[in-house]
Amino acid sequence: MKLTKHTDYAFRVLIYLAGYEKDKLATIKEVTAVFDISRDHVMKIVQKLAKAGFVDAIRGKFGGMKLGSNAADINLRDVVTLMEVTLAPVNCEEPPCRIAQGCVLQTLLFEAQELFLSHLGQYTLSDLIKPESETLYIIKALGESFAAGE
Amino acid sequence: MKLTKHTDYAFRVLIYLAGYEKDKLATIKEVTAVFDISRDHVMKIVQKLAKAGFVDAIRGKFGGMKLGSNAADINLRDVVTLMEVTLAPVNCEEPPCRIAQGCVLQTLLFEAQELFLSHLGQYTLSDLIKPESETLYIIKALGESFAAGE
DNA sequence: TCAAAAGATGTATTTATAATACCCCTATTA
DNA sequence: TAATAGGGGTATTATAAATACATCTTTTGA
Ligand code: SF4
Ligand code: SF4
Repeated sequence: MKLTKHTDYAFRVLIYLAGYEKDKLATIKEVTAVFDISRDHVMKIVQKLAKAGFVDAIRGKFGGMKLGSNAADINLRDVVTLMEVTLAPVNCEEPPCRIAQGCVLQTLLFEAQELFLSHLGQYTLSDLIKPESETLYIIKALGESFAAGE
Repeated sequence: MKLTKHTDYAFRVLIYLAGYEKDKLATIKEVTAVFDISRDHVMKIVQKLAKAGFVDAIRGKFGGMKLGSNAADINLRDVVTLMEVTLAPVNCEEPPCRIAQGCVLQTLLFEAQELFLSHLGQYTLSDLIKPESETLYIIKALGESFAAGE
């Protein structure tokens, strides 16, 4: 009953990018350094985010990445849906459940899951990174100390 | 993002017991046969349920088990809470997240989780096994065919 | 034109944890 | 006292997540 690290790593990356000035590019190297996650790992996550359009990845020298759309248009539910492999709270088929037919529990679990997701669906990336928020402040500091450390 | 099989197996056992006449005992063997789960596995789950008081396990010849209280008093949220090892939707400490301080996402995820759990908290075992329900009918049939097959 | 910087991608390995199995114990009662 | 039924520790296996490795292509400026 928890999200995978991939999902949360995706959020970390997105939050970081959301803290950037629009159109300024961050590199994989930077995200890797700032969050202390391996390059390969970050790559996988960024690629998934890029394919879904949440980030724009620009190849080549002086390439990098930025948000694929406005932070206000990146819905948190969509990010979870993209990153999580399994969203069903229970698998009634394997092994097959003898009481699956008409099982009320099944209905309740899916309702509960929907409440979880729809709560996230009420927010976007921009809600995580409001001006004057602590997170925004921290991100800017992390970015600066990376730039300085180069 | 899903419950463990243990949790659902616990529900299967509880639902089965709830379908029994009050004070009639079911055996591990019966549950094992009906749901096609190994004895050892069922044992582990029943023991956990017994320790929490959700079922009464009676040892010795002609022993068995029954619900530890009225079906209407067994809250679904409590069952999930008991069986799930990890309920936190995200672990911000391992590996430590650099933006954990003041992270809004963290708050939102825990709120979402609470919505999930509190939805289940509105129901009890008796809601899963209403008179004339399909589930109750199926359970009785399973019990009878087990009794006949002995 | 080619070297450096940056992302792309497929595959393999490792690790964590859930799931299952094994073994022997204790309690109860005809 | 034998048969039946649950108790509980430990070991193994399976599955999926997490991570690592290797090798690519793209872009650009010296
Ligand atoms: S008890 Fe209900 S929810 Fe659980 S596996 Fe069976 S059908 Fe699905
Ligand atoms: S981004 Fe927020 S929710 Fe995710 S690990 Fe960091 S603090 Fe926790």
